[in-house]
Amino acid sequence: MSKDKPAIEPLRSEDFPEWYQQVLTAADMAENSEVRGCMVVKPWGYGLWEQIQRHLDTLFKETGHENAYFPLFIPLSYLQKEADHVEGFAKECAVVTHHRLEADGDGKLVPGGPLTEPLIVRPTSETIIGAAFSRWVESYRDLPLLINQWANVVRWELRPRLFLRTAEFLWQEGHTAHETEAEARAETEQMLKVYQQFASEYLALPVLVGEKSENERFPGAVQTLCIEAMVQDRKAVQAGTSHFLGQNFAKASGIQFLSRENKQEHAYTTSWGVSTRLIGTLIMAHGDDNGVVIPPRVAPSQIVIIPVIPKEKFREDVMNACESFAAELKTVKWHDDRIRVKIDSRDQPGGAKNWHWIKKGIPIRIEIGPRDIEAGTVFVGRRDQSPKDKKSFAKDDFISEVSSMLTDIQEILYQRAFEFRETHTREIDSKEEFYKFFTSKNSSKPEIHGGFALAHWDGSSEVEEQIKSDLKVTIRCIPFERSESGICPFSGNPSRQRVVWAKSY
RNA sequence: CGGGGCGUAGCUCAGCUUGGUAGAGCGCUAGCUUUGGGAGCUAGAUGUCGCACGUUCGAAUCGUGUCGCCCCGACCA
Repeated sequence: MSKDKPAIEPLRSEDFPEWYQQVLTAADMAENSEVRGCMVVKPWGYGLWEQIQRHLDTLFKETGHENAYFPLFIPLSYLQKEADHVEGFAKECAVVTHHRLEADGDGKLVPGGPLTEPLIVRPTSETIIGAAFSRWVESYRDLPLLINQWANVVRWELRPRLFLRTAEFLWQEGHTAHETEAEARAETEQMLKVYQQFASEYLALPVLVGEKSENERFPGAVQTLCIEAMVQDRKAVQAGTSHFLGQNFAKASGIQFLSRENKQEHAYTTSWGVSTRLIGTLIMAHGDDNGVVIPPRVAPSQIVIIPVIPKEKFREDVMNACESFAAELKTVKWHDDRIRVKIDSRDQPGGAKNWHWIKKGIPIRIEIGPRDIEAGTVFVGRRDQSPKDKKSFAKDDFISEVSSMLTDIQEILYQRAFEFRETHTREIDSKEEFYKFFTSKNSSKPEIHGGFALAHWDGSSEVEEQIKSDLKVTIRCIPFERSESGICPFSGNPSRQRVVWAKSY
């Protein structure tokens, strides 16, 4: 086997979707289940989710939210209360119509006991949480109500993809109710900022922030804000959304309160969420031809120690040295957390273990063998560098440098993703150039092309829909940071600002 | 729901045209040798050939039906 052979076949540049599948398999993060569209999340993938959960949960609590839990099943009638909401979700709902199984004549089980009202499995919880809020809110003194739930939801997707779009997925959904429109809008913006901060500081993902166009808005929302990331095939991923729902859901669910003026009023509500899609985004943004690359702040383990045992007689000494070095590393703190260290004591050749952890994307690998013990050194490989770029450190030097090394890796990953996005973002002022930008040279097997186009737009859905049907390109967001005004290259009408166009997942 | 493709070992697949009783590589298990860049040798285990019916002395192979999966569209966090 050649020394420079990458671990993943095919390369990203050859077949990005297939590369993504192979990376997930190689990193042992998740697999498709026997139920179409559903995934089994394996420990390394779930460990990443746990880190995401833990940090986000802290950020939610710091901004005053509390966790609660609401039912998986929603009465069908609830979904019908908000007209746009039904239309948005009706086509992808799992419906429960019976409550038991009965044996038929052939010994097969068939559904029995039809329900008087069918239940849907939540695709999102606005309606059922709204019903709870309507009971909880009576006075302006009960507001604001700031609730989050960690849950699974089901959207019966026709084209699933591990982590990016699965029929069942894990997420958090924040739901809040407020006395005034201004307060609810401030909440919507605040949570978007939390997502932006989380994406950049923890996931090392630069994201664009802005507003969705009406076409792309959450069904039932007045305003949808979003964070959008670019991944390495230059497509956009909507990585998180925060919605200002106005009084739409309050009216649908009857969330009313007596105001300071002693009047019955409807509350203003918000909802906001991120999902296991963040994992898919992270993999597609940072992964390379050797597999997953996990930013240290969310890595389930940040360091793996690989014992090198050339002869059986060394085993005990090497294992002891690994244990004691691991213990020492675990006393080091980074970002208020103990460093997460794992020893790979499996009975396998060192080279195989090295590649195993490279594919999983662990930030730092440390080899310790008899020569290191004698010299008081450790042999260190970083996931942001080439697999063969390994360096020897005196043990104590490594201990004192490990924090800054983790910081360095975190920052380099962010910087690479940022530069990638910048390289593939372009201001475009003519229709012709725009169409060229988003058209691949080889239509039967499209090469990686396009990116983010910053172009003027007259604000009409006609233009949006034309471009969507021509190119499968949509407006990903209308940035908060406004550009100069100009002319829409598609209609010739005036445009208030440039918007971000891209193909998306 | 439209268009294309595929169901054979845990995985990737060959065998099917021309019917004769099940194969390869990888993985797995054991032993020995190995281990600082993805180990080698030897010996093993693993299958209702998606399912049903039919043709036949005989079906993975031929026919009919059926179920499932994948890809491309429409829908979408």
